[in-house]
Order: sequence, then structure tokens, then C-alpha cells
Amino acid sequence: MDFSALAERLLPGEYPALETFEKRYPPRDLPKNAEVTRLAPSPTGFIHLGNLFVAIANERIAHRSGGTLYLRIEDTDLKRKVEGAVEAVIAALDYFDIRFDEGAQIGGDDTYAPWYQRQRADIYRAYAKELIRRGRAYPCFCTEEELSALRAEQTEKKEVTGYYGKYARCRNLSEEEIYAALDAGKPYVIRLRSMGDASRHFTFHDEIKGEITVTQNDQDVVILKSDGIPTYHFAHAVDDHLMRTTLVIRGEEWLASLPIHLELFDVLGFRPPKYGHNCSLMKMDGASRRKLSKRKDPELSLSFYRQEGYHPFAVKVYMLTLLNSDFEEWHAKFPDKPLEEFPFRISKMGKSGALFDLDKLNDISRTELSRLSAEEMLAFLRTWAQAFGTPEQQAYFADEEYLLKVLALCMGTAGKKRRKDFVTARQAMEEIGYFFSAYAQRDAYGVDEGTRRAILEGFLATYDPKNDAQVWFSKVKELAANLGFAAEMRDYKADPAAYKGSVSDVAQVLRVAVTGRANTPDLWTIMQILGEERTRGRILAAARA
RNA sequence: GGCCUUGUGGUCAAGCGGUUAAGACGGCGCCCUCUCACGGCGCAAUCCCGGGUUCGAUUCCCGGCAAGGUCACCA
Repeated sequence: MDFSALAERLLPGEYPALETFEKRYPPRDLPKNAEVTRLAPSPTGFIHLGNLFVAIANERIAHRSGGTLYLRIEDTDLKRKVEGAVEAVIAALDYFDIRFDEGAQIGGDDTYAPWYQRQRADIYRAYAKELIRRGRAYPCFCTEEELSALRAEQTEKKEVTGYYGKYARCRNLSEEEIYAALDAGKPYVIRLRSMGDASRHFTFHDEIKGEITVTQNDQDVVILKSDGIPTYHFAHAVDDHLMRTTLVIRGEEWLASLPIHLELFDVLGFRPPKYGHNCSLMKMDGASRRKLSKRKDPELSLSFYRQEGYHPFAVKVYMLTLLNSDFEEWHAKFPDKPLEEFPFRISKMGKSGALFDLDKLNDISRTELSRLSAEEMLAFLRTWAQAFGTPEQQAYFADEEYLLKVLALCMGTAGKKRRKDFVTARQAMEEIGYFFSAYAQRDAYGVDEGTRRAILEGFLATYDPKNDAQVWFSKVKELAANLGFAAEMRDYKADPAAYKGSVSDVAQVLRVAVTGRANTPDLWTIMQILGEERTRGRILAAARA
């Protein structure tokens, strides 16, 4: 068969010689061990936690090694295209400090552009044409129906499904048959003529998984779809070669198609990049674990963390904790060092899928937020409240001096003991609500009505906002003693039966009256912040209730 | 079902032939204490199963089993 003629018929016209691509996209001039990595999302605009997970790994490795991270858009499937998606992806990653050096909408070095695969159609076709010329690719006229019938037949016979070997009908079409089909205007795809044997295994070194056993590919995969646009597999081989990617870190769902990619690199005469297949994030679903799914799990969406008000830094710390097993220890040891200084290593990445643990994230969030100054916290809360807070919460920012005092109390004084009251911005805003408005909740006073009134009225009788904490508390103790409560905790503990309760019960009544809560930070300070008028008002109201 | 990957407490995990099998989260208890939070101390809880190899296996080998992934003109 005259393959050159066939190639001309299938992909007519002049295409650049393949060497011109090699010249146009020369090897990169980078330091010895620098890695070139990339993120290659499809333009759905939806970027989830799993993407972030892989993105952080790619970013860290590229930049730790003095290499390059670029953004390529895999828009070969029109159905996935969403307007504004690329900007959304860039913004979402930027929120977590992931910056690209070049790529779609980045504006860096554009030597390796275009970054949208649709704009590279001619490049893929040039390579496909060459493959046809060499007899390593061929047109396939099978229809979708025929293909699914084939699949059904294979399933029935318990054989491996797919287009391969004797099942690859169009692989051995005669010249006459091909041209007849072409003349009849039948639609077709271009398939790879695989030379592999699926019964043969070889070992492959994966940067994350180590030595793995892989079978050869024998599938005659589609490389050019009927619209002349390449499939992922083909575009991956061509682009990652031409864009001079050195390391591909991707989700382990790609591991199964690795043999295809390796054969493609081989038939194209390219040297494949190094690969690292990253385990995916899992979630507990009943008794079994499964991959996080965007339909079922709101916490997979990055917008979830924004809406809840998780600090991006905390999310990043958590991701890093899962990504590199020794990160947590390093971060605990050097909490003030920038994350960029952590010696991130691909060899430290885990081999098995980690279960996403919200408890752990919350703990990290608490710790990271507690490290913020009150001013930083305020700025963080303000940004969140503007987008997601209630109008009432937004009004908290009218008096920032007051808010600052509240935050300083809830976070502890810098340098001294830190509190960890805040997990997320949303929760923090709710937490401090009682400083601003009549609290919605009212926890139990823990004493009978008469006692409550006696405590409240007794407190009011000697309350003086000018008293310092010591004096204030000694008055509370005195009040406790007068009403039959133990003024000292140890007295109470020594002989509980001798008292109605302890000073803590008295304080509890005051606390609930003023804040509505059984648990708050230091009560004296709360009264100081609220001021005399509000404090008296609340206690009075509680005494009369 | 075929193929691939993975299997250390509830979760994340150190570990690489000999350990009282780290640490963190969560749980529980105690201390501190006006409550909470912080902090400190402590407790419970783990090497998937069966065979080998070896003086000795969590660690190496083989076989099960379980879980996950994948089998498109989607990426």
C-alpha cells in the first residue's frame, strides 16, 4: 500500500517538516536538575481539591528545582469548555500561592505557545500525517454502534475490551476498501497501529510509586478524532515533548494509560518525561472509602473552603501534610519559616490514597489562625464577611477598634498564651456575635431562679467597671461566700457537701447573663470590652427574666 | 471480569531483618482553672490472612483476601 498517498488523501496539504517543530521549540536552557512541570486542566473552570493537591506537588517540585511550571489548556473536548474557565483556574490557584511561569493567560515566556491545544491542531496533524506515511497509523471507519457492539461481544466472551489485534477491523483494510469508504464520505478517525503485545510485561520506574510492572499496549487507540482534533493521549505525547516537560505528576487514574503514552512517545521518536502518579484523595462513604467526587462531596470544591472561610494557608498546610510525610514535623519545628523553604521531595510522596480528614484540617486551621495577629485576623475576616457574611456581621466592621479588642481577647495576647477559638472565618464571626448584638442562644444557668436573681442582683450592687481583674474577682468570691458557695475551688473540692456550689457556679451565672454562653474567654475582660452600660443592661435583663 | 496499584491504631503516618512499633489528629481521663480555649501529663487502640526464607520477620518471597484505579472519537 502506498502510505504516502494515503497520508496525503487523509491530511492533504503542506505541513511543516517535523524538524521545524524541534527548532521552534528548542530544549530549555535550565540548570542541571531543574524540572519542567505543568498543569493541564480541561477548561471546565471547576478546580477541586484533588487538582490543588497535584498542583501543589507540581509547583513545589518545579520551583524547588529552579525549573518551570506552566499552564496548558486541554480543550480538545468542546463539551467541556466553559467561558472564563482559564481565568477561574488561575485565580483559584493563585489564592493558594501557586503561580505559573508561563502558559495560557500568564504572559510569561511564550516560546512554547500556543498553550491551547485547539490552537495546536496543525502540529498534531503534522505528526499524525507522518505516522500514516510510515504505516504506523491508519483510518478507522467503525461507527459508534459497531464499536459498542464489539465491546458487548468482547464482554460476553470475557475478553479484554477494546480495539486491538483481530478485533481491529479497520487495521487491515485493503487499499480499495479504504478509498471506497473515503469516496463514500464515511467519517473516520485515525488510530495508532500498535506494535505492542499485552501479554508482555516490563518494569517502569515511577517517581512516586517506584518500580511498577506494566504491560505493553496493544490497543489501536484513536489519536485523531473525526473532527481532526487529537485525543488526550496523542496531544499529551506531542505537547509534553515539544514543551519540553521533564516530569509529569498526575493523578493515578492515568496509570492505566501509561502504556499507551509510552508507545506513543516511542513511535514518535520522543524521549518520554519522568512520571509520578499521585494517589487520589479519598473519602469515607459508609463502610468503604472512595475517591472524592464532585457530585457528592461539597468539600471537594475549592469554593467550599472560601465560603466557609478556611484560611488558604491552612488548606495549603494540610495539603502539604498529606503530600510529604515529613512536612508536618518540619512545620511544627519551624512554624515561622515560609512554606517555600520546606525541602519538598517527590520521593516522600505517599503511595496509597489518603482519606480526607476534616478534623485534621480543622486542627491545622485553628493553629494557623492562632498565629495571626489580631490585625491580620481582622483583615481576613473582613474579606470573608464582605463576600459571605450577613449584613449584621458586616456591620461588625463599623468600629474596628472595638473589633480589634474582641479579637485580641479571643486570640490571646501576642507573645503570651494563645487561644485557639477560631477555626474558620464563618465560625469566628458567629463566635464573637455576643459582643455585638443580643445573643440568640442562652445556655443553662445551672442554678435555680432565686439563686440566679440573688447572684445577679448581688453582683450589680457592688459592680464597678473601674475595678481591675483582681478586685473584680475578689468581689465575685465574696458574693459567692455570702450566698453559700465556696469562694475557693479547693475548699469546695475538699468538702462539696458543705456548699451550694463553688465560685465557678456563680461565675457561670454571670457569664450566661452577659454573653448567653456557658463557655467564653475571660469574663472580666468581656465586661471591660462591652462597657458598663451594656454589661449592666444585660445583667439587669437577665435578673428580671 | 482482565490488567495495574495499595494494605502499620478510627484517620494521616514513621519504620526498610532484632524497636517497649515514633509522632500528629480524633476519643477518653487527670492536672491547671471563674467556664472555655491554651498548656502539661497519662490511657485505650495498629503491623490484612496463610504459607515459606531465616536463629529471628511489620520489614524479604509466594499465595490468598480486601480496598482503590482503569478498561471512550472524556480528559
